[in-house]
Amino acid sequence: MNENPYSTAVLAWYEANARDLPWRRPDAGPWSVLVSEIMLQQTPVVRVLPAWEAWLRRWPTPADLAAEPSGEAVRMWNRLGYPRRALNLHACARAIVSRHGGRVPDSHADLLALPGVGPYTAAAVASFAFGQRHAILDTNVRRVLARAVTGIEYPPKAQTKAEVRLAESLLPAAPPVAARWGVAVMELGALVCTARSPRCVDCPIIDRCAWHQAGRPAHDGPPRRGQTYAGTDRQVRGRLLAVLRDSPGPVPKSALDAVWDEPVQRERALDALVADGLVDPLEDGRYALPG
DNA sequence: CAATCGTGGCA
DNA sequence: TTGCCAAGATT
Repeated sequence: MNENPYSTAVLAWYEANARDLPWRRPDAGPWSVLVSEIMLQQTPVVRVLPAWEAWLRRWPTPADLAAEPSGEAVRMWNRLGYPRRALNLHACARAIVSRHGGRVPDSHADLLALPGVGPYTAAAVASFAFGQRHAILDTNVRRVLARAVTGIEYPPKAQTKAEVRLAESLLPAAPPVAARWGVAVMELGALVCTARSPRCVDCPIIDRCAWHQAGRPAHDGPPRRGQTYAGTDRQVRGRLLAVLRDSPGPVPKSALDAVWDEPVQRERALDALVADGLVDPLEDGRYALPG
């Protein structure tokens, strides 16, 4: 058994404590898993749950979504945030139909080639939907490994090759076990080994945690990034797109101008939305979600 | 490589 | 009230 020092305890903990998330159920197919993974990028589970249900009820297969204009995906995305993910998912659906016969591909390379699918998401779909053996390295896993193995409170801001190597070195040998290990560590990070106020008393590997054994030393080095939002282009983009989402059809430019008084920033944000394909400027001067 | 890209909840 | 954080990807 090529397991790691944590796997037995973490896997047992997962069996007893895993949340019953719909995309983890046995009847959740690869498309359901892919949709969940895109939605979960930088977005909390509680906010994804209703969006995922509605999305899959409307578009049960990639072909269903591929048949729609991309603007419908953007509208359906509602306020999940990072709306280019809606565009990515729509482009995924069309690529899956055109390149893979309508079925979500099972190879990591093919998944990675889909729009909006990076190293984490490709590994997650290959592992969770197809039971393959891939290192899962998301923000939860990075934090758990930083603490348990490296003995520091937080991982570095940018993911390092050392972290990838570490995650790979811990992979159980059997693919189904490796896949279970991946979700299990993620779940541990999400429920117990949290960013703030970790619940070490409930941790199954507290006796093997380097950070805990060192007395839980505080993070040293520069404070982590200030992700300011108010007054940024992102806020302006959000307001502009909200107007289009909440309108059944095209809107006059005056409706967009009303959401932000600084004209230079407003135009810059609108131009960026058009460049991103999230907004369609019509011939008559009005604006709409993309067809 | 570091900046950019939404939104909402919570300590 | 406000800073921090949430299953990252792209350029």
